[in-house]
Amino acid sequence: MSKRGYHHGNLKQALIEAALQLIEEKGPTGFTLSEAAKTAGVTPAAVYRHFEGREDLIAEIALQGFEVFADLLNYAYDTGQPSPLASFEAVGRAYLAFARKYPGHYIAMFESGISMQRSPELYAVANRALGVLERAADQLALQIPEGKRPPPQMFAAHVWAMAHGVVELFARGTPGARVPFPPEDLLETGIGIYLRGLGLIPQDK
Amino acid sequence: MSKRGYHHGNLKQALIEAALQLIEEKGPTGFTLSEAAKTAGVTPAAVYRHFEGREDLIAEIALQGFEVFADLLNYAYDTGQPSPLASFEAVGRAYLAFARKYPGHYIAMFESGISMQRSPELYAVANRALGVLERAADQLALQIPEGKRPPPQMFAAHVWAMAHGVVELFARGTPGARVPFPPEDLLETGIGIYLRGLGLIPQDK
DNA sequence: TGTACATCAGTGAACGCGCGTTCACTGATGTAC
DNA sequence: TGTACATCAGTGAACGCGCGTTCACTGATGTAC
Repeated sequence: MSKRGYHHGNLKQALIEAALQLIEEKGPTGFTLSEAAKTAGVTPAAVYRHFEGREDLIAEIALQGFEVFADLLNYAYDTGQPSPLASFEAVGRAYLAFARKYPGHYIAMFESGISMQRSPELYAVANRALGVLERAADQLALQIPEGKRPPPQMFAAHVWAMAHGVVELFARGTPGARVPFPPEDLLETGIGIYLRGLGLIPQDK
Repeated sequence: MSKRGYHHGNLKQALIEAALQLIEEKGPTGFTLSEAAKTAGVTPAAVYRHFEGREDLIAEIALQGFEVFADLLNYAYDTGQPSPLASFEAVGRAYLAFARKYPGHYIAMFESGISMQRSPELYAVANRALGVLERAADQLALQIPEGKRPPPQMFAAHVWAMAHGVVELFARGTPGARVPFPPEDLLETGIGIYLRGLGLIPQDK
């Protein structure tokens, strides 16, 4: 734990945090290994004691991000149980909350172009996270009479798309800046209207 | 029009097309001015006869993209008139069609980090395009009884988010690859359910 | 408690590379007379 | 129709830069006896 001196003590995590900061500022391709090293107060070469290279650093960030993401979604899901609707809404809110609280991780996970097949660990944890979304959707879909029920995968895809779209367009600086609603409200109302369309929420109010 | 020889004849557009190709392959930050020049069969320095630099090239692509985008949305809107609902749905389909047909432009417009305030022309044409989306939403919102009507800007934001989310997650290679529905269907059904939630489409089928 | 030694986690110099950009230049084209 | 000349649209060499990565090295730490 000796902070000063030749040995950093906790460089791996320090590099991750430096990279996150840079990713948040400049996007996944804007960050450089050298700059991350510099931010962490260390020579670029030192990075190679802890990562195989630039890509590996990003993959590690994505991995950690998916782990937190999965936990958060899971917790939200449990919070809403046994009501499928409450679970579903909680998961949606948790999705946005994660993207807002961990923007660097979110970018590394979904915008860095990293392949989920890169490592078995990454693949597994990504599936664990997205699996929660699907589970919440599946369970809610069962409430719909069978004839009118959309395929659960499609259901989950809609929600994911809406959540991702809100994050990309309205939860960050640029393109949708002039829309005068907080992203939380946009997502909540959007999903609400969508669920009403499925007959999962009473039509009036 | 002399294609061979010292003078290219149509270098500006050739550079734009080379850049588009590279952007589609590697993303907006993956493309380089030098490589675009090489692809167009020209020295990097030649680029400066037509653009101020790298950023300016991207901005020009975004500009051209927004022009086509605006025209397509407008045309779709007119196609659906005088029915607000038909117009709205046509605009939604046109949105996705544009993203599919002009992926490089779409990326330059929405993912390159270019500022819409970069030039008055860009700002104007971007507003023209997104204005169609808003107009379609506004008009459709009028069909909803006033008490239950969401603010039109919110309405438009939902649709934009859903469309953008579908494009980002399912209309390109990566993250949502395993969802077995074509993006067109995802968007169409998603918007359909959403509109039903607003009471704009009859609840049964 | 002290010492020898292995291991760990950094340094710093160097590399080759491709980038964006500039500059003086030159070949090709268009125009005036 | 021919010639002189201005303008246009390229070239090619050069620049400084920061990048990712490698390498032999060395200071700090931990451990065995």
